[in-house]
Amino acid sequence: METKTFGQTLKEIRRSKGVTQRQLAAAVGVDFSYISKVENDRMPPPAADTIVKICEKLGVPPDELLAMTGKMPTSVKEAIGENPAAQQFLREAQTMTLTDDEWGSLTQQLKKLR
Amino acid sequence: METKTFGQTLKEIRRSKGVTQRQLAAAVGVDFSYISKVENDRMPPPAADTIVKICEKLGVPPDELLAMTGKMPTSVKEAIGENPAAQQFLREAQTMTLTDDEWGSLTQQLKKLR
DNA sequence: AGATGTGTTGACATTCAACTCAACTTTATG
DNA sequence: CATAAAGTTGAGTTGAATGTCAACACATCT
Repeated sequence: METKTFGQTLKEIRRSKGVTQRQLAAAVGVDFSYISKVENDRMPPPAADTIVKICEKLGVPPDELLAMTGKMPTSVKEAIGENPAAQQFLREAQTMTLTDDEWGSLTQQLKKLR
Repeated sequence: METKTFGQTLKEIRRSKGVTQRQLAAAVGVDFSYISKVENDRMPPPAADTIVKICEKLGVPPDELLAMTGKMPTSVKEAIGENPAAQQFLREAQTMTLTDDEWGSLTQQLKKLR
């Protein structure tokens, strides 16, 4: 399974939306040359918060691009950082090295809570 | 509830174990003056991985000190970063702003898995 | 008092992520 | 072709995190 790079994926999405690098960069608040480099994988993916802004401008959910980077938005990191119970949960989860299915099962439990 | 600072807490633990700043610093691999500054809250708490090493030397679980900083060890961050299912879970959890009890309940579910 | 172990302080250093800026090249358009 | 819009490249910048180093002070032991 030849996985596409972050840059390739971003470039495809951007083009499919008919947005130029300069337009995207302006909306996000970065230099357009930076977008170019990211799209050609000359630089690592942007900060998570920048990815979120990019996806807002492009009108797509940020999940796919975020998942490719292994980064979490500031909002999520803060929510965890402020909550020892959440930290505890994560440390336990890490020592158990859960499978994808197990994470999925937990996400189900999550939805049952509300 | 007058919460103790990170520095105060560390200093107490270290003294209770009869370890000097220099001994601790040497075991952890930092300069002893850095320990001093952290203990007196002249500097922010160390990196999560350094906190873990400190706790290893002092023979205490890192949970309390880590919880005070809102930081996660590299091992945990990596485990999450490499697992889109885990990321998905966390983004969902964040939008729900779970209570401590709810996190606790999830930690229970976690243990049921094995 | 002198030496030795311990702790404190101020200034400075290092590393890295996440970019910016200026110059250039390529592509599309009239 | 001429012009402009779009994209690429190399070098440099900025800020935050995480410390180091040298100098000094204090306490204790002999």
